[in-house]
Amino acid sequence: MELTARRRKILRAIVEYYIETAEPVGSKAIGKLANLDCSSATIRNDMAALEKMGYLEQPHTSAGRIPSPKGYRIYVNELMEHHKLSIQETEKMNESLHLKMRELDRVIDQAGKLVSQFTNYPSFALAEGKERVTIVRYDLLMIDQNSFICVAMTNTNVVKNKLFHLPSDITEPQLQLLNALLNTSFTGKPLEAFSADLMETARKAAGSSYGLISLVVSFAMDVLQDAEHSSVHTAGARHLLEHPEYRDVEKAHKLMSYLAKDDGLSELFPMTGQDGSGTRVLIGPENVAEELKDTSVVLASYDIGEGMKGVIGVVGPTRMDYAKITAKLSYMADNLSKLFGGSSSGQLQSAAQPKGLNPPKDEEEEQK
Amino acid sequence: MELTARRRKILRAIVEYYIETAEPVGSKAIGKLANLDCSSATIRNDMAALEKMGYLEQPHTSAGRIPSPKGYRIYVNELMEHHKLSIQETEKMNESLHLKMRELDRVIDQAGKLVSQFTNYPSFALAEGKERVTIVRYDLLMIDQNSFICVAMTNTNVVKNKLFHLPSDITEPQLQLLNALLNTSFTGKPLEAFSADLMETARKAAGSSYGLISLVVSFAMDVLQDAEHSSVHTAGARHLLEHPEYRDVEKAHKLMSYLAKDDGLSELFPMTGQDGSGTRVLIGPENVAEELKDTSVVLASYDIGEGMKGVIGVVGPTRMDYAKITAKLSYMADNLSKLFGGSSSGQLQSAAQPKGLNPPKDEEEEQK
DNA sequence: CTTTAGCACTCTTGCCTCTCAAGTGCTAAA
DNA sequence: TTTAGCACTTGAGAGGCAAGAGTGCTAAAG
Repeated sequence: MELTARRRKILRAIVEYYIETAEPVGSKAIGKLANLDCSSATIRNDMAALEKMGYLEQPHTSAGRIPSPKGYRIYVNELMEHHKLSIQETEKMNESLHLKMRELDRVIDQAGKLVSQFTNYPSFALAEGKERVTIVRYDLLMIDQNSFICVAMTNTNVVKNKLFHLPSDITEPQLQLLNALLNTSFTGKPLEAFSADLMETARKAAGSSYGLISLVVSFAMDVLQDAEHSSVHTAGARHLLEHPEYRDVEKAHKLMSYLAKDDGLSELFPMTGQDGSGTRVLIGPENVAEELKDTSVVLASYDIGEGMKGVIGVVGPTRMDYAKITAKLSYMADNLSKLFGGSSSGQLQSAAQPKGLNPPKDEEEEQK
Repeated sequence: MELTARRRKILRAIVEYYIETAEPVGSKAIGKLANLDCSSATIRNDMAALEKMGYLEQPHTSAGRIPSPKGYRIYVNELMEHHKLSIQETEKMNESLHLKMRELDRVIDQAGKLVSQFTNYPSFALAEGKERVTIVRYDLLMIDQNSFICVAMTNTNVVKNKLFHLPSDITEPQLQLLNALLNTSFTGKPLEAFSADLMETARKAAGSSYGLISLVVSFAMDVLQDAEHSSVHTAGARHLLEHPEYRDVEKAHKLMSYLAKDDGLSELFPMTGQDGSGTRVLIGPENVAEELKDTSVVLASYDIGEGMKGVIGVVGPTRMDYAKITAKLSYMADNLSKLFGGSSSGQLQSAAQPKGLNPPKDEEEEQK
């Protein structure tokens, strides 16, 4: 009962045929597909063996065989020929990947949408920081007597701003005092350090504008919270309906609802494990979540730099074209890593990217 | 052949029963539901009359009747009792509506998600400006020798920023010159006015930092374009699957794909017509888009202020609980109008809102 | 003129049965 | 070890049948 070369060939043919057609495949069909010089009876024997070994399943007697999760696993690990993206494919992706605005959240969201569009599966995308985010700098800009803008920049080079309208008048010196105070007392501290004590001493130091400071600090806290909260973006759930395993509306709806929950998902893929930008495949029961036990997840991680990492992936039936999907995902992940400038340059910004600046860094601009 | 009081009562009962059960309703059932003191035969006669008048349809002989689009129309216009939201309902919505960050785009997106969640229908939300957006002010903040932040504020009080990294060093005086130049030459102008000529003269005036200016201006142009481009946010397409009219996967998928296209939609609802914050109902064939001919759209518009308006709505089968949906939508639209401070105060901002500031203006804070 | 009771008619739905085709497992021979 | 042959299993699909729901029509009653 061993995995001979012919059996591997048969298994691979079954997986690939089933991926393509979604229909159980019989012994006769295999003979032709895999260019095997043997009769269907021989193949039947091998198929029976493969089933005994756990690589194949029978939906019912007298239907053909379909791959089991274990069968998909060995296919992904050993039998699968890695797909090379065609020029057209990469060109298409690059075209869409050209993003004007590069605010972290929007880029991730957009990347997820693209992945979904190019794979025809629902996608998810998220980013997560390893370190605590802090604010490194504040600037207050006076607009008129009762409004000003606060600009805050984090250690991850994200810049946020907010316009304040006040009921009472303020003066330039007041703002400057406030600005100095913020930059001395409220920089380099993670969210937890924004204690009541700190606020109290700051309030005293602020003198006449003690009311203002709490406004600005609460903005700062929002910025920190927003930056740390890694939200999961999902897109393209509708693509599920294109696959025959989701003919059943109930089933499709359940999975879609699970994906829409958008908590949970973030815990599912601990970004531990291989730090490299490899792809990972989770087949059916390999998933922890009960809701995903009969679906597969393919994901790739990418490097954002500034102590942050991201994950992007797709969800679908176990019958997935793993070869193509992994190729597309890893291409997308690589491009995201490049887009964010790897860990070196900190290009991450909260608004537009200049067109044509820094030619040596902006490689992805040229691929367009 | 006229619409007697009893017939109206029957029609209303049919619509409401059908909305609830999604099943054709027969003459006997109506008798009980509508408290009519007459036999099923009488009702049958009236139903036949209502069908002849075009208010009802028969899926096939010997099934009950269902409302036609025309039937829904008269129901919405004349027969429907307007739904009052319960305290629990409003409380629930208010709870979720409490938004920390109030960047226009995010608020709209979030509002759409809430609407979908509270109505169980797919939702869409968009904002659109009446006037051209211009930038009223620039601020350049120096970070170090080769990076600075540009902050730009539009006439709609939206503030955007961007961090620039440069290959070469800059000095404070250079930045100040640039800043002044931007504020004199590139403010108050809509996107089209950013001509090559303008750039050329600005470049000359910029002297040594002529390279920088094009970077910043291209950022400004992105901001303007971004602000003018009214994107449609859709959410909760999966809810379609909860309704029996979308048992058919094909049908559901078609509509979902249409919604995901997210162009088209914006043109469908010309924000002309009633400017008030009323709700509108488009029933089946009343929709212009071919894809929506057998679905209904309910929408409400709200006022963003600063010359901008927004629309929020849901899409679903013609069998919709119009009473509840319109109530929920108009409540949401009202709250959005309030949130944005109506046309009076220009609270619209690109980041956090102070908690507890300006008590007289921030009414919605107290409803929480 | 309007309402009601009665009845024949229509049409869908669910269920049962039957047949067909596909594919298997097993056995015996090459 | 491979192959040919054959009996067996099973799901999918077609057809038929009965039940149930609802209608339209007619004739009588208010």
